[in-house]
Amino acid sequence: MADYSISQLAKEFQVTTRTIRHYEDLGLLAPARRGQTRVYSPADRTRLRLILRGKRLGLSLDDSREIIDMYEPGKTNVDQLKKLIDAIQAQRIKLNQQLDDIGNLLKDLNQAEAGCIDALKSNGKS
Amino acid sequence: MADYSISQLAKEFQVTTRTIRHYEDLGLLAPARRGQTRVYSPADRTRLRLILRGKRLGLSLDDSREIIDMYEPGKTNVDQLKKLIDAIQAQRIKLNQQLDDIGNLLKDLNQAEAGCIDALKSNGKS
DNA sequence: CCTTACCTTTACGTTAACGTAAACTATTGA
DNA sequence: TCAATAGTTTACGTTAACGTAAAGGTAAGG
Repeated sequence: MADYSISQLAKEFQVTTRTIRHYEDLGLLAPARRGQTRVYSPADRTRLRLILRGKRLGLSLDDSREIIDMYEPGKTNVDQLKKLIDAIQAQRIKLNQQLDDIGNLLKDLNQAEAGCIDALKSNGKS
Repeated sequence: MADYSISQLAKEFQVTTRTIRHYEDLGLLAPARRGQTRVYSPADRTRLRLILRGKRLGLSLDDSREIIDMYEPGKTNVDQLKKLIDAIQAQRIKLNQQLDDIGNLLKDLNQAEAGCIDALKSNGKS
């Protein structure tokens, strides 16, 4: 029901099939097989989406795997849960730092753009 | 007046001197010299801050150089200015995408954390 | 004078995240 | 039947961003 081939996913997410297989090599994906051919479920597709989102945020693939694994229900050991909460905290700190950085960068870009536009206007009047 | 040595900057920004020299190799920094020794001005220090901020946002060093160069007043050619405005637009789009991603990731992390805490509570009651 | 602490350049090494090529299999439409 | 299309594994190549080691210059303190 609504499965995907590797090239379908590659096309949808604008990556190469090599990239998707690479994520599997690193243990981030584990699609089913029909014979030798990979078959991706909607859940696999979601994992890929999360991986790529992590990439856009500058996370390593290992980081992404850790985070994605947090969403799964295989973690019942108490110590592991505590460790996960710590990891989540750490991630949040890093992300809030990124939010700050982006805010500042956007401000800088606005200023730079304003400067450019002013320069263009003055130049146009000459 | 208020200049810095390479190791002072390295300590302040928690990077190695090798890293700072590397940025110079790539043309992101151009400190003065006293004899053979590098001397960093406050402006150089600011550039380094901007480079590292870019890094936290996942920009390549080349990207950072382009952005940082936008802030400088050496760009008077009209075509260059228009090109810069376009580059700023592109950056803004990418950054807004990152903002979106971070918002979603934070939401996910909150959920995952809540799940962990609940699991810990149930576990504690047993 | 000698060690310690910084500074320098040069250059090879390393890791992550794929790219790319080779060689092969399976399905499908003309 | 045969060529094109999409899949597979294996394995070496590549780029960015430094790490690390070698070999040496310089200034201060004991």
